[in-house]
Amino acid sequence: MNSFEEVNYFVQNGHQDYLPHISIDCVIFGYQQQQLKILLLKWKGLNGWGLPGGFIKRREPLSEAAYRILQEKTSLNDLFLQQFHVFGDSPYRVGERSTREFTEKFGLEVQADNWLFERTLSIGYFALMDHVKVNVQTDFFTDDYQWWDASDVPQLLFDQNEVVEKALLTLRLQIYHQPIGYNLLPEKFTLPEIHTLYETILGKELDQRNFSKKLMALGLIQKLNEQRSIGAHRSPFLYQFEKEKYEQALKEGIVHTY
Amino acid sequence: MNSFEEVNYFVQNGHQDYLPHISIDCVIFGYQQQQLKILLLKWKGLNGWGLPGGFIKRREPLSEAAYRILQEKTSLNDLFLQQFHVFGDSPYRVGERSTREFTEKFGLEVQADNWLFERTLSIGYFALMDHVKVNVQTDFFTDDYQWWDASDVPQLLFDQNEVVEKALLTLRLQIYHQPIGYNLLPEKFTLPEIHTLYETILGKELDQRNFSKKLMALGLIQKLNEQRSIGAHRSPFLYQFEKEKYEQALKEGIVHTY
DNA sequence: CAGGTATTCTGTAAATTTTACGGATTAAAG
DNA sequence: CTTTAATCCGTAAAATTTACAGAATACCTG
Repeated sequence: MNSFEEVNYFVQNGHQDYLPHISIDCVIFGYQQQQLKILLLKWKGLNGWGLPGGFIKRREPLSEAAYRILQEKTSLNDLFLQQFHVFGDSPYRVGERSTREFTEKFGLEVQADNWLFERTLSIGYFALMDHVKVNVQTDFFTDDYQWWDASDVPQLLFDQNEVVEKALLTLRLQIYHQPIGYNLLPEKFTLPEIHTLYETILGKELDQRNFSKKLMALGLIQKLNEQRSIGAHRSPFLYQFEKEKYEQALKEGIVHTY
Repeated sequence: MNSFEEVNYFVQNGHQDYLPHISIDCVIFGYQQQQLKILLLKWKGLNGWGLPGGFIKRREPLSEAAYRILQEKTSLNDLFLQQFHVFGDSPYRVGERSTREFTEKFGLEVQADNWLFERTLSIGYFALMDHVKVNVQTDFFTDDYQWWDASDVPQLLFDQNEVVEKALLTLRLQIYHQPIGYNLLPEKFTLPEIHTLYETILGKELDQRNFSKKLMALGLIQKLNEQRSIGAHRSPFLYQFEKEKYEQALKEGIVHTY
């Protein structure tokens, strides 16, 4: 949705195609330079950062909507995506953007009763993805994107900081019950890489020997007969996830401590 | 909401006061005769059972809406209540009730475009309560209620069986991270009682000695200097929760296995 | 009132899991 | 060849979890 006509139609008549009062916000986690990152979009004119998001089509299953929105923003579809919370405790969530400001910034005439300015609950989803595979798409309302350090997210629009906080908490809790990494790491990775990933997500040190022992004992990863060259040091072996075991662990859950 | 006038106003004009397209469904767990129970309401005329639920007022924070709805149905307000999932994968969730049938059963004239018959997502909450404290209120649409065995819930309206399933799963997962029992047991309870409660929720046997050892070690419960008389057998001692420890565990979480 | 019955209650040893910890190996650079 | 910085590997101690049985109690019955 990029042309003025498309956008104008969406603003004026979107409520015919989309459910009003409900939006989807996506917290997209990536992993880069040993840092957990979150993808944010910059609102044109507003000079503020926000989460990628969108609305649900009237005849579209909720989960499909989330996938579609994510696909639109990242051009990715093979990913881990999970609903985690509904936010709607501040009844005037959207009130901050005044209609006048909206008109000035975007050149779109909107009335005070425009559907986009009504109260909107937001369903939070979080996604994990290998950031190098992501091809971020901005749209009419946004003109920039950036991967922000998860522990250093700027002030966001509306109550989205709360959304990010909750996503992080959920991710950290989840890591104790489900394997995580398949969508955040390249297909082949080294022990130090996955080790650092877990340390990063959990925000604490994990004994490297015990960690890999555990991972191997669970049968989640498999050692390959290849090594990566990392310059002036011993070459680490490459590993890959055991797809079947991984899927099984996703479904059935695991109990561990790392 | 019980009089015909009130209800008619709600049906015809409710969208002015409530957010359309979004409802709240409550899975209310109780504990009775060593069984985990779920509170269901019987729809008048429809001869079908469903979850207590309601809509969110336009200016009402989401969490307040959930509490209000629960309060309306059970007359209780001191309880454990938690959002757990949004359901909306079948776009025609409400389509099953035809407007004609609705008119016949309830004597309310509704047009096909009535707000209640539009697609509605449902936010699932689950609550835990001591069933003896509950004073169930039926309303215009429902004329009966019953506590059903959690493992033996009848076919419900719409996709509510899925909602119940997910609530149970969430409860079972949660019990590993949070103390549960405060809202399901009377203030003073015996070891065998709480033991059976946990066995019931988890659906498996727990060694009684190890279980109480663990509970005591966590400092969650406190032995009282009173006993309950249970007839022809040894009188069990009464216990109560350590409120502070319990609250703390609720916030910070616990890691255990029981 | 003595014996029977059904329930509560308590401790310890074995098995398992988690934790702690250091030194040998390797790849390239100097 | 030496140095440097990183990977890799195993074992012993500590902590936790599991398994398990018998004594005590309260009322009922004969």
